[in-house]
Amino acid sequence: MYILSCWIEHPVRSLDRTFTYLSNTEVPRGCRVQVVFGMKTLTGFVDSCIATDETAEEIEQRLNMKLRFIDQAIDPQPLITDELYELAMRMRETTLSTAISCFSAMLPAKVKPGSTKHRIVMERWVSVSENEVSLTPKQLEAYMYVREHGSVLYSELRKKYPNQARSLISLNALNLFEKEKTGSVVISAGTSAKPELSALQQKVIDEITQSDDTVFLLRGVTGSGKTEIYLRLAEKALDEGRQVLILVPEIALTPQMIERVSSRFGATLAIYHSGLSAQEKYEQYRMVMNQEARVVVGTRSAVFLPFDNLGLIVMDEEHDTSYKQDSQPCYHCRDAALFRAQYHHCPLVLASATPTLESYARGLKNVYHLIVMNERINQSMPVVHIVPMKESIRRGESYIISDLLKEKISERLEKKEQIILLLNRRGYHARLKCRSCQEAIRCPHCDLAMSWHRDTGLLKCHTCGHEMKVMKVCPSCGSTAGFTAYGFGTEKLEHEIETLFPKARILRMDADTTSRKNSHERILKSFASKEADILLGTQMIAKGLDFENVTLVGIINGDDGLARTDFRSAETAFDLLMQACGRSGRGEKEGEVVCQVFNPDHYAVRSALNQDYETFFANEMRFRHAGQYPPYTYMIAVTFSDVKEENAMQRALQFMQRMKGNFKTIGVISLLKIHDLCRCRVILKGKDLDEMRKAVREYMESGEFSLKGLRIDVNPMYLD
DNA sequence: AGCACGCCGACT
DNA sequence: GTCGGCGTGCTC
Repeated sequence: MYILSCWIEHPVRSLDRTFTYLSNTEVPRGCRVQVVFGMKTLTGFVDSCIATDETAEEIEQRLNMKLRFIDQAIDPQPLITDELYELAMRMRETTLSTAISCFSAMLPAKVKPGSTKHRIVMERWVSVSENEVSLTPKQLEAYMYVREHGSVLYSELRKKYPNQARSLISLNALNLFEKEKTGSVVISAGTSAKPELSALQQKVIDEITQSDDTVFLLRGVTGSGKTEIYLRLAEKALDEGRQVLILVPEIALTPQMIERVSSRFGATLAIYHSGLSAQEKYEQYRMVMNQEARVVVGTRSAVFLPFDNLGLIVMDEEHDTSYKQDSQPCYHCRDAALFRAQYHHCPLVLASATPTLESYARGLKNVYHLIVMNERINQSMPVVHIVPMKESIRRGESYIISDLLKEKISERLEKKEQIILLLNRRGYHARLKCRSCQEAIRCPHCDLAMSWHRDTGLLKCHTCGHEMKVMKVCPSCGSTAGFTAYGFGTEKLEHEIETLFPKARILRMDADTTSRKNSHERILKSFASKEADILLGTQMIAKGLDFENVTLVGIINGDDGLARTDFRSAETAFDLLMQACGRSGRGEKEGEVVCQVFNPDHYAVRSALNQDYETFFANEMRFRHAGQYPPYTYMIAVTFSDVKEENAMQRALQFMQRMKGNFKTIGVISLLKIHDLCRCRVILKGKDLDEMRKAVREYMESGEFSLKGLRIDVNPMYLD
């Protein structure tokens, strides 16, 4: 008899502990089991399994409780390896989330607990049997075909030998068996050649390979050849028989990265990102588990794939906020990568042109091994022109496209060179205001202004996705005076460009044009093969793209991000501007950037235009120090949500009263309503993160408070 | 979170 | 005398 302690599939915080069950067979840690819990049948994860000679009655008497037997063990092998189990427990502690949510985050949907809708897809295969049977000549041909190939998909055999396949099975000449489906993901083979290394690249590679350090922070300007460094380091790890993980922010946006990796490591490559279907993800997961994939390029969740011998982890665009998950568990991919690198004793390379202040500060303090690459590989940096919009509008120029940008665009169009235009806002009009009361039309479920989209002719809420027609009567004052439009997005920009340059071929790329599967890739491919002159879109076109024929980048409302009230707003605005500037002039031709801003004197704008990270870092660190923001302190954001504002507020106040320690509590702040939920937030801020975590955990475990609608975000990315 | 148990008001 | 309201409390 075995005593199992299991984590039960239940999203509720108050049930985040193990429950004891009995089993007649041994079930190792990390396996899933099916158990009856209360009234329901649920999935559990085994935490420990202890053999005993006692009878069930003796155990129940000793523990003074009634125990149940598990229904069955689901996995023969642990689904969560020892390493991942340890990581899950660590994540549970550091992100203050439930164990079961950590396990769930680690698994593809098909094997997540509670996902009954996903079934593992099986395929039928045939192989030759040992039985001796007499066959017709045509049957023999089919039989030999299977023997030659070892095993063949049954559907393929049916297609090739439609009249023989079935009879060979019934004659028992062939065996029919089922296997999990594979091969859904086809990675197109890359054709990029292996370039010569520059002296600087070689130096960086030597520095990393010859060092005993684990974490490297590689700050390299855009176009300094970081990708080639990853590939060479990966080659080395593979030669040593180890695996490689390359993390990227949004892989669907970087088919160029996949192309380069696949031309080097084609057959052993797996990719893992949100654009894959559940089946595709599961197949890639199995490939890693079975050691068929040795190199993985993937987004955040790829950091949990079941590697057993990692030789290198690369985190490209280390500063990107998509590495932080914004639903529970709010983990940061970097922390998980750090854990795995330490576990496997392999290097972790964090790379970015604009590292987060947290990481760069660690680099300067030698917590991370800092390496700087300050020169582009082939060419000089682009020439940057700045257009102060307040003045150009006063001169009577367009508030969308200044005369300078207009002139530069037609210049490049004439030369048959390509142009990227960046505007970090979707839709046509940003908001519609009532002519009578000046109120903007708001989403009925959220507190936010709705954008008007020309594609659909509807108002859309960018937070919850709610769509509706423009009403005749103002919802706040009842007037029928109609509405005036304010602000503009990519749709309007597209319209404007069409009017100004009727002959130009334009591609628009934003969340509205890329909702369909693989549409990212299609748009980017089309632009790369010069089927369009102008690519315009939101920030998704600013990241990591490499088009050698692009010689002009126009940034419209480049400092929009500064209008946010968040402590990180200068950093994100700076990152976006730096990235966008890096898109220009990556080939032989010299590049130019035109940047339209309202605050040309802000240090984030100025340093981005000079491509000067150090100056930005120094200024921003001064600001963070003055406000005691990260990296000088740590924060935990605790949000209570409820349909009733006063309930959320009362719980938040109660929470705040309980928080005592060597840290500050800020709040209670009432946040904007989203999805019909009112949210009230308290922020803990202090130097000792563990002490703050402990205080929150004590609150949760006291059992005095309801924990529903409670969201905890340790080291939050956004506060607005 | 469910879903039972449980203790009070409005009905056939 | 019963049906059912949803307020607490438990789930190995």
